[in-house]
Amino acid sequence: MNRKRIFSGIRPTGEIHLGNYFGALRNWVDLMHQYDCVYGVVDYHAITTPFEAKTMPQMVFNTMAALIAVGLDAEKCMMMVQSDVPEHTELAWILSCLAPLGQMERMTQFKEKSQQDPENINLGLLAYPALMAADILIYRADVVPVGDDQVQHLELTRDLARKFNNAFGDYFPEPQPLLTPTPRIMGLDGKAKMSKTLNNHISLFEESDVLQQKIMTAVTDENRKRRNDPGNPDICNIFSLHNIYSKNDEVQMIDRECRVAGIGCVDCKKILHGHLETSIAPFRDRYKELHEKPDEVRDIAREGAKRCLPIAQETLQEVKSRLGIGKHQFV
RNA sequence: AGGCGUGUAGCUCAAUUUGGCAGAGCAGCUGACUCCAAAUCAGCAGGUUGGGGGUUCGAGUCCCUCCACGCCUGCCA
Repeated sequence: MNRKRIFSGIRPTGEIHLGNYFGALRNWVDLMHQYDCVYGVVDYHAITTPFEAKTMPQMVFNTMAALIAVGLDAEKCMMMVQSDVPEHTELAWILSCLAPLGQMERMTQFKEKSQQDPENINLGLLAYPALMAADILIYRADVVPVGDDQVQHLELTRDLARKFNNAFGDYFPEPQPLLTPTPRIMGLDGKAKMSKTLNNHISLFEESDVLQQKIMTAVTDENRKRRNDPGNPDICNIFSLHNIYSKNDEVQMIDRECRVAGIGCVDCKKILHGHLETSIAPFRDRYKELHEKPDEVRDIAREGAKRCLPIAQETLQEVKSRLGIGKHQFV
């Protein structure tokens, strides 16, 4: 049986939080059973924005450890570090020569990041989507799981694949987006999406006491000022997490009781903390264990790269051949 | 490579005519009030003034040099 191939990547920036998990990693675990999956810790993407060389190895290690800790199995999928498979960047160069400047400049993520940090706009930031296209196409992936924010980048990938196929003969599959519904995880401040830079996140590997403290100080429904005031779960940060972590009947109970002031925010938060702790604990334990046995992580990354290399090399050789490039042209 | 400009707390910016105690707002942390949180109030902390050198009793401020970023003009491929 020939399974369809998936590629997906995660940037090694900071710690993995609940938003990352529900936005991507949880899907990755499910997809591993149905597809031939390649998952990358994309360090070359990480250097398009300011970074520190001295913390980079730890970032990459932590991210790889996180993938393993949440249940990705090296027997069932390939996990690798992007820079271990240099064919990614070589293909990225080729694809960037097919990418229209105007289209790259219209990428909303590029525009956003340029606006956020106008002093750090570099060519790599502009070329980022071309590298992402290379990540996908180097494995001739059929399917790419994407969130809303990556739809435009995947569209570019498809454009580039089509453009290549038209110019140099059919070769690349046009990767299909796999839009899996993901809950939008709000940050603890109740104002924006959970993110590390806003420091409103809960780590997927949070220590128990820190977890409790973060939940207890999280923003709730601002209008519920007193214990006897009725609350509105629809706009409550904590309730949105109950939707994910609590059983259906319990969610309904909390929804009902909050609205009539039958249950207080403290009780509500305690229940959530209990579920969250139970849910996170195995991830945290495994994550710690991997930090005590770093060789296990390194072996998996090494093995992943080893399995990815022949695929990537084959693609690149074929691509170069079609472009009329490469030393084999002379022999 | 040259010219011009910018660089001060996590962020936005102050700091009197070539010099005289580095400050404010926001963010952050702590406490009070709150079922928790928010809001409010009180408090705390936050700095190699991009780096190095020089002038001076004294440099964020003046001079030299290096670095980063921006704009402009070139040079080489």
